[in-house]
Amino acid sequence: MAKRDNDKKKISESTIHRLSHYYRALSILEKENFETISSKELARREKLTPAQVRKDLSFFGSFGTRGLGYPVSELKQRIARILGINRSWNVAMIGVGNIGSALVSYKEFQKQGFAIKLIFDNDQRKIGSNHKGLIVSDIKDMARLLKENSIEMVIIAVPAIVAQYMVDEVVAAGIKAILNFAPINLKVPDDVYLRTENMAMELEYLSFALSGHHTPN
Amino acid sequence: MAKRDNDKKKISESTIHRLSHYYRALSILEKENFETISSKELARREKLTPAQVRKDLSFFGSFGTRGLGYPVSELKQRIARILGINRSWNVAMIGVGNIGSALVSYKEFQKQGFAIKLIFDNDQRKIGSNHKGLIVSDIKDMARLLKENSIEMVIIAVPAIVAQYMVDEVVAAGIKAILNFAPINLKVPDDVYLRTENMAMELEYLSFALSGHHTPN
DNA sequence: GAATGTGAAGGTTTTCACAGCA
DNA sequence: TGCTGTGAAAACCTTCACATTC
Repeated sequence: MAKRDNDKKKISESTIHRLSHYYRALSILEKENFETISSKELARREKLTPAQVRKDLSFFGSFGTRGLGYPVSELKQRIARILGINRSWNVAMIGVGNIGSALVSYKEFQKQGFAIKLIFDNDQRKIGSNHKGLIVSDIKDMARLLKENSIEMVIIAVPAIVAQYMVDEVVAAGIKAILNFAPINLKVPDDVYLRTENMAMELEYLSFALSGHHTPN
Repeated sequence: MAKRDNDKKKISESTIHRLSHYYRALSILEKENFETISSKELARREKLTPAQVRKDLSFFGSFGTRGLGYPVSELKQRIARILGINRSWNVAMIGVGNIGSALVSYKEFQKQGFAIKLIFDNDQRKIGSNHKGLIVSDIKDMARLLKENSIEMVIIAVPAIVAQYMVDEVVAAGIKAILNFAPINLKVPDDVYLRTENMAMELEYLSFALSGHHTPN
């Protein structure tokens, strides 16, 4: 069976992230009652070039009108459909420590249609307790509960040491998309999408920037 | 006065992020008592190519021995110096909501030398309260306290609506590095380093990936 | 023999520049 | 006239391949 990576033309990660930015900018423009927006103005607001904006959008179709610009509401809807956020997603949180419980109350998730429906932990003292209206479930019931609740995405917020074990369980339960906050490289099969967010790394980037010069030798 | 962007050769953001990864891999290798490591093995562990590893390192000097590889502990120290994490940094947290207080207890920050020394909020009910051994200070005293405590980096974890105001205060107090968790585009002067972490965007990337096909039209 | 360090090649992303349309 | 959509050029990043060194 030959590999087919072709035919589905590859869109770069940067383009997708910029679409998220455009979406946010368009939401604001909509509230400000703009009917249309030029690539120039959209670029200015997101600190990009107009050509970048037009090129990004052109990968998905031609949404604008020459001489006029893009229709704000329609473009917003189109981008929502491209990103898959024109619907809501059932999400489960694994781990109710600091980060996990903070994220359960993170407004931006709900706002963008990511609904946290289940939370898990392996700490007996936490299981059964109430977190923002959700009861903490036992990891042992994960496979069943994920299926029963049609969970499609999982957020991992457990200590690094147990993260791989949790991911294995999640993958075994058929989940194909994982957002990981544990500071460790997780292994998942090829057909599972995994993103790892490492907040310390962002501080390291700042630390590098502040530290300045790096002449070899 | 002419602009001098040259002479300091530009290192790409990806290279810096990979250095953070190498640093973590080397910490593990050190614990496993490896004395040397080849670019091939380091690459395997970080899912990169050996050439990528060698090229990244070559921007900063030549740290390896032909035929042998890189000395684990020394390379780790060298990378620490490059990233500026061979020292500790005084950090202030602005905002003690969900995210803010979770990050104050985030072990990975301490471990990497980012010491949160001050926390601020503008909520009178929070000011004066104790969070993990730190007293919440009033935003009004920020400029003075940041200076008195030699704070060099600031983490913004306030609602989007007040984030720009907070950043303006922080910048006015002379801070040159900011990590922002508010889901908004902040404006800072050119000489201030700003990184924005948007966790909903990472879920949007997963949502895009799960949603599959995107043929134009 | 083994593995680095690095120019050159190859690939990807961004920017340019302009034809084409409202 | 104003602004999109897009090939082509430029810039940037990754991989190759090999001379070099231990």
